[in-house]
Amino acid sequence: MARRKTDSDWVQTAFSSLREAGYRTGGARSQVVELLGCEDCALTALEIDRRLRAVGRASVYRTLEQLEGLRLVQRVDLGGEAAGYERVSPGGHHHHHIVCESCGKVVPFEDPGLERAIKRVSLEASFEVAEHDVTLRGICARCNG
Amino acid sequence: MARRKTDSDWVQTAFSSLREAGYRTGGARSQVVELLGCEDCALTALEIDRRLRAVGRASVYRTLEQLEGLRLVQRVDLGGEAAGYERVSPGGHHHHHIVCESCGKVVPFEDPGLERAIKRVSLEASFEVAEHDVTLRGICARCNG
DNA sequence: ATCTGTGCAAATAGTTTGCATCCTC
DNA sequence: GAGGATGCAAACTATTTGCACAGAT
Repeated sequence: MARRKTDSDWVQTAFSSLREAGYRTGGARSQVVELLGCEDCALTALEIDRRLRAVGRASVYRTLEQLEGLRLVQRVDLGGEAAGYERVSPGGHHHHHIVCESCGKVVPFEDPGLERAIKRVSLEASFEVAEHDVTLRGICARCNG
Repeated sequence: MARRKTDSDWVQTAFSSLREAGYRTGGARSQVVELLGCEDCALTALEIDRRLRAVGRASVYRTLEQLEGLRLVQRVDLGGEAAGYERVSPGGHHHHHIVCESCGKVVPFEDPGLERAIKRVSLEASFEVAEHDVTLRGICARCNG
Protein backbone atom coordinates (compact mmCIF):
# COMPACT_ATOMS: atom_id res chain seq x y z
CA MET A 1 0.00 0.00 0.00
CA ALA A 2 2.77 2.38 0.86
CA ARG A 3 4.87 3.39 -2.10
CA ARG A 4 8.46 4.32 -1.52
CA LYS A 5 8.54 6.62 -4.51
CA THR A 6 8.30 10.21 -3.35
CA ASP A 7 5.78 12.41 -5.09
CA SER A 8 8.18 15.26 -5.57
CA ASP A 9 5.60 17.35 -7.38
CA TRP A 10 3.43 17.36 -4.33
CA VAL A 11 6.31 18.04 -1.98
CA GLN A 12 7.36 20.91 -4.19
CA THR A 13 3.86 22.33 -4.27
CA ALA A 14 3.48 21.92 -0.56
CA PHE A 15 6.60 23.89 0.17
CA SER A 16 5.65 26.75 -2.08
CA SER A 17 2.12 26.88 -0.78
CA LEU A 18 3.39 26.99 2.75
CA ARG A 19 5.81 29.77 1.89
CA GLU A 20 3.10 31.72 0.09
CA ALA A 21 0.85 31.32 3.06
CA GLY A 22 3.51 33.03 5.13
CA TYR A 23 4.93 30.05 6.96
CA ARG A 24 8.65 29.88 7.55
CA THR A 25 10.57 26.76 6.73
CA GLY A 26 11.55 24.94 9.86
CA GLY A 27 12.91 21.46 10.23
CA ALA A 28 9.88 19.81 11.74
CA ARG A 29 7.43 20.92 9.12
CA SER A 30 9.74 19.92 6.30
CA GLN A 31 10.13 16.45 7.68
CA VAL A 32 6.40 15.94 7.95
CA VAL A 33 5.92 17.14 4.39
CA GLU A 34 8.66 14.88 3.09
CA LEU A 35 7.18 11.90 4.87
CA LEU A 36 3.68 12.53 3.54
CA GLY A 37 5.21 12.95 0.12
CA CYS A 38 6.42 9.38 0.01
CA GLU A 39 3.31 7.79 1.42
CA ASP A 40 0.39 7.16 -0.90
CA CYS A 41 -2.24 6.25 1.60
CA ALA A 42 -3.36 7.56 4.96
CA LEU A 43 -1.03 7.89 7.92
CA THR A 44 -2.16 8.75 11.42
CA ALA A 45 -0.56 11.58 13.37
CA LEU A 46 0.83 9.05 15.80
CA GLU A 47 2.40 7.00 13.04
CA ILE A 48 4.07 10.10 11.71
CA ASP A 49 5.27 11.00 15.16
CA ARG A 50 6.65 7.52 15.65
CA ARG A 51 8.57 7.61 12.38
CA LEU A 52 9.89 11.08 12.99
CA ARG A 53 11.57 10.60 16.31
CA ALA A 54 13.23 13.99 16.25
CA VAL A 55 9.98 15.83 15.67
CA GLY A 56 7.74 16.74 18.57
CA ARG A 57 4.25 15.40 18.53
CA ALA A 58 2.75 18.85 18.77
CA SER A 59 4.59 19.91 15.64
CA VAL A 60 3.17 16.96 13.77
CA TYR A 61 -0.35 17.95 14.67
CA ARG A 62 0.28 21.60 13.96
CA THR A 63 1.75 20.85 10.57
CA LEU A 64 -1.08 18.54 9.64
CA GLU A 65 -3.57 21.22 10.58
CA GLN A 66 -1.82 23.77 8.42
CA LEU A 67 -1.54 21.42 5.48
CA GLU A 68 -5.17 20.52 5.81
CA GLY A 69 -6.10 24.18 5.82
CA LEU A 70 -4.22 24.65 2.58
CA ARG A 71 -5.90 21.55 1.20
CA LEU A 72 -2.57 19.88 0.67
CA VAL A 73 -3.61 17.11 2.96
CA GLN A 74 -6.94 15.52 3.62
CA ARG A 75 -8.09 14.01 6.84
CA VAL A 76 -9.85 10.67 6.58
CA ASP A 77 -11.63 8.63 9.17
CA LEU A 78 -10.96 4.96 8.61
CA GLY A 79 -12.86 3.73 11.59
CA GLY A 80 -9.89 3.25 13.86
CA GLU A 81 -9.38 5.44 16.89
CA ALA A 82 -6.95 7.81 15.24
CA ALA A 83 -7.63 10.00 12.22
CA GLY A 84 -5.64 9.40 9.06
CA TYR A 85 -4.03 12.06 6.92
CA GLU A 86 -2.97 11.76 3.32
CA ARG A 87 -1.73 14.14 0.70
CA VAL A 88 -4.01 15.56 -1.95
CA SER A 89 -2.50 16.16 -5.33
CA PRO A 90 -3.90 19.47 -6.50
CA GLY A 91 -6.00 18.74 -9.55
CA GLY A 92 -4.75 15.20 -9.62
CA HIS A 93 -6.86 12.15 -9.08
CA HIS A 94 -7.44 11.02 -5.62
CA HIS A 95 -8.57 7.75 -4.17
CA HIS A 96 -10.98 6.50 -1.58
CA HIS A 97 -10.79 3.60 0.85
CA ILE A 98 -12.21 0.20 1.60
CA VAL A 99 -11.64 -0.91 5.16
CA CYS A 100 -11.86 -4.47 6.42
CA GLU A 101 -13.98 -4.55 9.53
CA SER A 102 -12.33 -7.73 10.62
CA CYS A 103 -8.59 -7.16 10.25
CA GLY A 104 -8.48 -3.42 9.73
CA LYS A 105 -6.77 -3.62 6.37
CA VAL A 106 -7.19 -0.49 4.27
CA VAL A 107 -7.16 -0.65 0.50
CA PRO A 108 -7.34 2.43 -1.69
CA PHE A 109 -9.35 2.52 -4.89
CA GLU A 110 -10.28 4.98 -7.61
CA ASP A 111 -13.41 5.13 -9.69
CA PRO A 112 -14.17 7.75 -12.32
CA GLY A 113 -17.88 6.97 -12.30
CA LEU A 114 -18.06 7.55 -8.60
CA GLU A 115 -16.17 10.81 -8.98
CA ARG A 116 -18.63 11.94 -11.62
CA ALA A 117 -21.56 11.16 -9.40
CA ILE A 118 -20.02 13.13 -6.57
CA LYS A 119 -19.21 16.01 -8.88
CA ARG A 120 -22.83 16.14 -9.93
CA VAL A 121 -24.11 16.12 -6.37
CA SER A 122 -21.59 18.81 -5.45
CA LEU A 123 -22.84 21.11 -8.16
CA GLU A 124 -26.44 20.63 -7.17
CA ALA A 125 -25.79 21.33 -3.51
CA SER A 126 -26.37 24.69 -1.92
CA PHE A 127 -22.90 24.42 -0.43
CA GLU A 128 -19.74 25.33 -2.22
CA VAL A 129 -18.23 21.89 -1.98
CA ALA A 130 -14.46 21.81 -1.73
CA GLU A 131 -13.70 18.21 -0.99
CA HIS A 132 -15.23 14.86 -0.32
CA ASP A 133 -14.42 11.42 0.86
CA VAL A 134 -15.93 8.01 0.54
CA THR A 135 -15.32 5.00 2.73
CA LEU A 136 -16.57 1.50 2.09
CA ARG A 137 -16.53 -1.02 4.88
CA GLY A 138 -16.75 -4.76 4.69
CA ILE A 139 -14.79 -7.95 4.89
CA CYS A 140 -11.69 -8.54 2.82
CA ALA A 141 -11.18 -11.68 0.78
CA ARG A 142 -8.66 -13.11 3.19
CA CYS A 143 -10.86 -12.65 6.26
CA ASN A 144 -13.85 -13.94 4.39
CA GLY A 145 -12.06 -17.26 4.17
CA MET B 1 -32.60 18.40 10.54
CA ALA B 2 -33.87 16.53 13.53
CA ARG B 3 -37.31 15.13 13.01
CA ARG B 4 -39.48 14.62 16.05
CA LYS B 5 -41.38 11.81 14.46
CA THR B 6 -40.12 8.52 15.80
CA ASP B 7 -39.24 5.85 13.29
CA SER B 8 -41.10 3.13 15.10
CA ASP B 9 -40.24 0.55 12.49
CA TRP B 10 -36.60 1.01 13.20
CA VAL B 11 -37.09 0.99 16.95
CA GLN B 12 -39.10 -2.17 16.62
CA THR B 13 -36.47 -3.83 14.47
CA ALA B 14 -33.73 -2.74 16.80
CA PHE B 15 -35.40 -4.30 19.80
CA SER B 16 -35.98 -7.61 18.07
CA SER B 17 -32.48 -7.72 16.65
CA LEU B 18 -31.04 -7.06 20.06
CA ARG B 19 -33.17 -9.77 21.58
CA GLU B 20 -32.23 -12.21 18.84
CA ALA B 21 -28.60 -11.42 19.39
CA GLY B 22 -29.04 -12.51 22.96
CA TYR B 23 -29.09 -9.14 24.67
CA ARG B 24 -31.43 -8.59 27.56
CA THR B 25 -33.66 -5.58 27.63
CA GLY B 26 -32.44 -3.15 30.19
CA GLY B 27 -33.47 0.44 30.74
CA ALA B 28 -30.35 2.16 29.50
CA ARG B 29 -30.22 0.41 26.18
CA SER B 30 -33.89 1.00 25.54
CA GLN B 31 -33.52 4.69 26.12
CA VAL B 32 -30.65 4.98 23.69
CA VAL B 33 -32.59 3.08 21.06
CA GLU B 34 -35.66 5.25 21.55
CA LEU B 35 -33.61 8.39 21.26
CA LEU B 36 -31.88 7.27 18.07
CA GLY B 37 -35.27 6.32 16.73
CA CYS B 38 -36.50 9.87 16.79
CA GLU B 39 -33.40 11.48 15.40
CA ASP B 40 -32.86 11.43 11.67
CA CYS B 41 -29.30 12.62 11.52
CA ALA B 42 -26.12 11.91 13.41
CA LEU B 43 -25.82 12.32 17.15
CA THR B 44 -22.58 12.07 19.08
CA ALA B 45 -22.23 9.78 22.06
CA LEU B 46 -21.81 12.81 24.26
CA GLU B 47 -24.99 14.41 22.96
CA ILE B 48 -26.86 11.24 23.71
CA ASP B 49 -25.35 11.11 27.15
CA ARG B 50 -26.32 14.71 27.78
CA ARG B 51 -29.91 14.14 26.75
CA LEU B 52 -30.23 10.96 28.74
CA ARG B 53 -29.27 12.18 32.15
CA ALA B 54 -30.26 8.97 33.84
CA VAL B 55 -28.10 6.83 31.61
CA GLY B 56 -24.43 6.34 32.34
CA ARG B 57 -21.99 7.40 29.70
CA ALA B 58 -20.45 3.96 29.52
CA SER B 59 -23.83 2.44 28.74
CA VAL B 60 -24.28 4.87 25.89
CA TYR B 61 -21.00 3.82 24.34
CA ARG B 62 -21.66 0.17 24.95
CA THR B 63 -25.08 0.34 23.38
CA LEU B 64 -23.80 2.23 20.36
CA GLU B 65 -21.12 -0.37 19.87
CA GLN B 66 -23.66 -3.18 19.99
CA LEU B 67 -26.02 -1.43 17.63
CA GLU B 68 -23.21 -0.73 15.23
CA GLY B 69 -22.22 -4.37 15.32
CA LEU B 70 -25.75 -5.34 14.38
CA ARG B 71 -25.69 -2.69 11.65
CA LEU B 72 -28.64 -0.93 13.20
CA VAL B 73 -26.54 2.16 13.62
CA GLN B 74 -23.78 3.61 11.54
CA ARG B 75 -20.87 5.62 12.79
CA VAL B 76 -20.01 8.71 10.78
CA ASP B 77 -17.10 11.07 11.05
CA LEU B 78 -18.26 14.58 10.42
CA GLY B 79 -14.94 16.23 11.03
CA GLY B 80 -15.65 17.34 14.57
CA GLU B 81 -13.84 15.82 17.49
CA ALA B 82 -16.55 13.35 18.39
CA ALA B 83 -17.91 10.59 16.16
CA GLY B 84 -21.56 10.73 15.15
CA TYR B 85 -23.96 7.82 15.21
CA GLU B 86 -27.20 7.50 13.31
CA ARG B 87 -29.68 4.76 12.72
CA VAL B 88 -29.67 2.71 9.55
CA SER B 89 -33.03 1.55 8.28
CA PRO B 90 -32.52 -1.99 7.11
CA GLY B 91 -33.06 -2.02 3.38
CA GLY B 92 -34.32 1.53 3.50
CA HIS B 93 -32.66 4.48 1.90
CA HIS B 94 -29.97 6.22 3.76
CA HIS B 95 -28.42 9.60 3.42
CA HIS B 96 -24.99 11.16 3.41
CA HIS B 97 -23.70 14.47 4.73
CA ILE B 98 -22.41 17.83 3.67
CA VAL B 99 -20.50 19.63 6.39
CA CYS B 100 -19.76 23.35 6.47
CA GLU B 101 -16.10 23.85 7.24
CA SER B 102 -16.83 27.29 8.56
CA CYS B 103 -19.80 26.94 10.90
CA GLY B 104 -19.96 23.19 11.30
CA LYS B 105 -23.49 22.87 10.03
CA VAL B 106 -24.36 19.38 8.83
CA VAL B 107 -26.93 18.84 6.10
CA PRO B 108 -28.03 15.38 5.02
CA PHE B 109 -28.71 14.55 1.38
CA GLU B 110 -29.68 11.56 -0.73
CA ASP B 111 -28.76 10.79 -4.30
CA PRO B 112 -29.77 7.68 -6.19
CA GLY B 113 -27.09 8.17 -8.83
CA LEU B 114 -24.42 8.29 -6.19
CA GLU B 115 -25.82 5.17 -4.58
CA ARG B 116 -25.71 3.37 -7.90
CA ALA B 117 -22.11 4.35 -8.45
CA ILE B 118 -21.20 3.06 -5.01
CA LYS B 119 -23.13 -0.12 -5.57
CA ARG B 120 -21.17 -0.73 -8.72
CA VAL B 121 -17.84 -0.14 -7.04
CA SER B 122 -18.87 -2.41 -4.18
CA LEU B 123 -19.60 -5.26 -6.53
CA GLU B 124 -16.32 -4.88 -8.34
CA ALA B 125 -14.29 -4.84 -5.16
CA SER B 126 -12.55 -7.87 -3.78
CA PHE B 127 -14.12 -7.06 -0.43
CA GLU B 128 -17.57 -8.07 0.59
CA VAL B 129 -18.77 -4.52 1.12
CA ALA B 130 -21.40 -4.13 3.83
CA GLU B 131 -21.73 -0.40 4.19
CA HIS B 132 -20.38 2.90 3.01
CA ASP B 133 -20.45 6.54 3.76
CA VAL B 134 -19.80 9.72 1.87
CA THR B 135 -19.00 13.11 3.28
CA LEU B 136 -18.78 16.33 1.34
CA ARG B 137 -17.10 19.33 2.90
CA GLY B 138 -17.35 22.94 1.89
CA ILE B 139 -18.89 26.26 2.76
CA CYS B 140 -22.62 26.65 3.25
CA ALA B 141 -24.61 29.38 1.54
CA ARG B 142 -24.93 31.43 4.69
CA CYS B 143 -21.21 31.39 5.49
CA ASN B 144 -20.39 32.08 1.88
CA GLY B 145 -22.12 35.42 2.30
C1' DA C 1 -30.65 -18.00 41.46
C1' DT C 2 -27.96 -16.79 37.77
C1' DC C 3 -25.86 -14.12 34.86
C1' DT C 4 -26.33 -9.84 32.12
C1' DG C 5 -26.93 -4.83 32.30
C1' DT C 6 -25.79 -0.49 34.43
C1' DG C 7 -23.60 3.46 36.70
C1' DC C 8 -19.66 5.32 38.69
C1' DA C 9 -15.01 6.28 38.79
C1' DA C 10 -10.60 5.44 37.21
C1' DA C 11 -7.77 4.51 33.24
C1' DT C 12 -6.52 5.21 28.30
C1' DA C 13 -5.70 7.29 23.87
C1' DG C 14 -5.65 10.96 20.87
C1' DT C 15 -5.17 15.78 20.38
C1' DT C 16 -4.42 20.58 21.92
C1' DT C 17 -2.26 24.21 24.52
C1' DG C 18 1.21 26.97 27.35
C1' DC C 19 5.59 28.30 27.46
C1' DA C 20 10.63 28.76 27.26
C1' DT C 21 13.93 28.30 23.72
C1' DC C 22 15.72 27.89 19.01
C1' DC C 23 16.08 29.32 14.44
C1' DT C 24 14.60 31.66 10.10
C1' DC C 25 14.27 35.79 7.71
C1' DG D 1 16.93 41.41 16.42
C1' DA D 2 12.04 40.19 15.98
C1' DG D 3 8.73 36.99 15.50
C1' DG D 4 7.55 32.62 13.93
C1' DA D 5 8.73 27.49 14.73
C1' DT D 6 9.63 23.74 17.83
C1' DG D 7 9.84 20.45 21.77
C1' DC D 8 8.34 19.24 26.16
C1' DA D 9 5.07 18.61 29.48
C1' DA D 10 0.71 19.60 31.16
C1' DA D 11 -4.16 20.00 30.02
C1' DC D 12 -8.20 18.36 27.64
C1' DT D 13 -11.63 15.59 25.34
C1' DA D 14 -13.46 11.48 23.81
C1' DT D 15 -13.77 6.72 24.71
C1' DT D 16 -12.90 2.37 27.31
C1' DT D 17 -12.46 -0.57 31.29
C1' DG D 18 -12.95 -2.47 36.18
C1' DC D 19 -15.98 -3.40 39.48
C1' DA D 20 -19.84 -3.74 42.72
C1' DC D 21 -24.63 -3.69 42.54
C1' DA D 22 -29.25 -3.73 40.38
C1' DG D 23 -32.29 -6.05 37.42
C1' DA D 24 -33.99 -9.35 33.79
C1' DT D 25 -35.13 -14.06 32.76
